[in-house]
Amino acid sequence: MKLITRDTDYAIRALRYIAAHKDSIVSVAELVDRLKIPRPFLRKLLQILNKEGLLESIKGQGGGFRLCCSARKIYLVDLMKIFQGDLTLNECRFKKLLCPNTKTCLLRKRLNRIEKYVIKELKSITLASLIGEADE
Amino acid sequence: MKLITRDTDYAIRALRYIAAHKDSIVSVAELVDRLKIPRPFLRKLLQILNKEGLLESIKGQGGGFRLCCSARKIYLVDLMKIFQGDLTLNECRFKKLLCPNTKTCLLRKRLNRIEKYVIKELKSITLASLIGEADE
DNA sequence: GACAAATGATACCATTGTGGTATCATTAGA
DNA sequence: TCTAATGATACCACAATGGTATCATTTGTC
Repeated sequence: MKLITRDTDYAIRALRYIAAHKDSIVSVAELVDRLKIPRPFLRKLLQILNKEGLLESIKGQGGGFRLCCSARKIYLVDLMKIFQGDLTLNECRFKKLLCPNTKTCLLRKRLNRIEKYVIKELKSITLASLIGEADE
Repeated sequence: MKLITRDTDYAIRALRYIAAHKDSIVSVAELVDRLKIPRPFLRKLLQILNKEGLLESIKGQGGGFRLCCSARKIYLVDLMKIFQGDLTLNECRFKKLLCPNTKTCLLRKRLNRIEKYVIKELKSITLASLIGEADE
């Protein structure tokens, strides 16, 4: 079980690079060259990030991508939500239904504690912090 | 992303029941009746638990399963390892190889902290604690 | 205006993991 | 000997993951 999937991972790599070069427009070609991520796959990810409003795209010759906003305002959990869906480590479904005895189940209690911690920690991670910039 | 898969979940349900009836031999039929888990699937899980040494099996008429040892000595992480493989939330592979800059990667640092906590917490969960018995 | 360099949109595909089912062999109590 | 139990093993359907391929559209440059 992995906390982040490859999509999220690649997206972070790309965003880190773009954030570190925030004064220029970064093209897919440049990212492929630096990050060694398969070009068509990277393009798909960037298009998703654009649709989701995290990246701004510039079409045409000389085009590329840049951050929509400050790296301090981009959170890892946003990426995870985009590429991995909602962050529920511990949703107990039994035969498609939510397990009825969630309240009394001792296992759920333990796992919920863990989940709360993980989510709290993940929510504190910004793109800025991943490139060594202070969060404010 | 889920912390535990259905295999693990069902295995826990079965083990909990068996642990709570530790003075008798519990048959698959009984477990199916009480837990409503698909019989062939449950059988497979029990056979694995038997092979892995967590359950002792008694063949023939009147046969069934019982715990190999005290519920205090059975850990959730053992089950997770059996059914889900090694517990690494944060192994960063890039093109099949371990990512070379694990040491400097700020993301890895953050995720490693989370992983350490999760593993520590999971390691503290015994089967006994899941049926409300003290761990000693 | 034509061309080329860029992204947008979309459809497809292979592999793996998850969550099962089916079948036959073996053991042992009544 | 019959039957109720587990052991072993092979198979299967669906979804998620990790991609690829292709064509349309936009825009700067000559």
